[in-house]
Parts: sequence; structure tokens; C-alpha cells
Amino acid sequence: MPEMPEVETIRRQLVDQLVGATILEAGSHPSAKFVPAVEAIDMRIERLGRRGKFLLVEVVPTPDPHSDSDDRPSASELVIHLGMTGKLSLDPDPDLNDPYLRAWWRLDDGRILRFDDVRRFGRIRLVARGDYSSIPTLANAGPEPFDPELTAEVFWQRLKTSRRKLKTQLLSQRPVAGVGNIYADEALWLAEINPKITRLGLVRAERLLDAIRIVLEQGVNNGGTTLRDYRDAEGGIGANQLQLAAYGRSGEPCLRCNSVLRSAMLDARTTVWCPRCQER
DNA sequence: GTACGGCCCTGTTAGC
DNA sequence: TGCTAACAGGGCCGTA
Repeated sequence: MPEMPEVETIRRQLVDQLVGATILEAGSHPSAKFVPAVEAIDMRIERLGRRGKFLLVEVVPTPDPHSDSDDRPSASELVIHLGMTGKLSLDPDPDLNDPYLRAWWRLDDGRILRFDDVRRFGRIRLVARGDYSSIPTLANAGPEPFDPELTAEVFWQRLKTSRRKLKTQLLSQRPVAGVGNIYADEALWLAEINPKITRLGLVRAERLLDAIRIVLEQGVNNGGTTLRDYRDAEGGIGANQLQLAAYGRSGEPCLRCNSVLRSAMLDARTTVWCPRCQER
């Protein structure tokens, strides 16, 4: 389940290989989630960015040799969300009949950028650069976690706009972008804050923001968290699953106080916390 | 604005 | 051994 550290790992692995390449051909699974992949044919990749869990592939149409117009073509963005089981990789000779291949783009050097996604929770859109109005989560996403303008005060103010449960807010991407179920549980555990509270003061907000940055940075440094499906762009697995203190450890002792970790469904997501050091 | 349920998806695992 | 049900969950939508 790729969250910010996993998507960033993939972005870093692909950026130098993709920027400057032109997409000559593309194909997709018939689902509307993936069909927009083919809209990027005859476009050159200018940038590979990321917002939260979304990969942003900035593309521009290749110049028409028969046109004498000097107008600079407008840029678009191929917005890719990996969902639960999405994988992006470069393959020199893929089997296009692979049952889990959902989209592919043939580049001008012959290689193919492939998007595999067993459970089809991923999605692809082509939008005008910066226009995310058709992607609500992206349009409403909060600042990047390491954006220096995201101060504790800003984070606190963003949390104060809602009275939903704290973890629900984190998963909404609105207070800060890129946090999913795993890193939310880890950050709340590290900050010693109960996931179900509906309001918190500036001091605890600051502690939570610090914890989010620590667990995300650790995730990036470890190349992501591989529980089952996640693979990076080179097919490798992450190492962060060895560092988890809360996620997936329900029933096991808290690494801080030795109490038995609890779990419950919150927003249809499994949530694990320590009933003692994350007391409400 | 919020809570909640349901949908999309399929491999894995537990239980019988 | 083989079958069935439960489970995993990000984003989005409809309803109350």
C-alpha cells in the first residue's frame, strides 16, 4: 500500500530514466480508471514530481514538424495513483498480455514504462498542468510533510477546521499530504496520541507533526514498507516493515510500555494503538 | 460538516 | 483436499 515514502522511492528511481523521453505508443486496461493513459501518446516527459501519494508526470506535446506555429504547447500532467497494489517499472521487453498489466507507455528508446496493479485500486488521469479539480483528494491535499511552510501552527490550524477523529483527518490528506494507514498509526504511536480524539492543542499538534516527519523520513530512508505487495521501480522490497512499532502489531507488547496493543476499525481501516501510552 | 455504508478489486488465509 | 468466507484498504459517492 504505497504511501508517501513508497511513491517517493519509486519517483527517485525513475526520474532520471524518464525525463526527456517521448511516449510513442500506449495501451491500457478497458477500465475508465486506466484508459486516460493513452492520452499521453506523442508527448515528451518534462518532469516527474509527486504530491502526497500521487505521482505527477509532466508532459508536453511533441512539436508538429508540419506546423509553423511558434506557440509553446501547453503542459499536461499524467497523474498516477498506485492504489493498494500498483507498481511502476521500466521493462525492455514486457508481455503485454500480462493479466495484471493495467497500462503501459512505449518510450522512444524502446523501453516500456509499465503499470501493474493486481487489485485495480490504482488510477490514471491526464489533466492540464496544476488543474486537479477532477481529483478531489489531490485538489484538497494539505502541504507536503517536509514543506518548511508547514509549521506546527499551520498544521494545528488545518486540524482545527474539522472535528472528525484525528486519524480520519490524517487519512483525508487535508492536514498534510502523503500519510496513509501505516504511517498514521506509526506517527500517532510515536507521538503518544490516541487516534480517536477529535481535537488537540498546539503542543500535541507539534509533537504529531514531528512524529509524522520522523516516520516518513525513516520510511524513505528504508526504501518504503513492504508487507505483501509493494515493490519499488526496480522490483526491490523496502525495509521499513522491520521498524514498525504499531501497524500490524495488534496483540503484541508496546515497545515503550509493554502493554498489549489494541486494534479497532476506524473509517473501515484497521487502527492499532497502545491503550496505555496513547490513552485518550 | 460529519458519520456511515457501500463500491471497486483479487490474492491470501482461516475455518470447516 | 477442497470449498467458502473473511480480510486487506485508498478514494469516492450516496444517504442520513
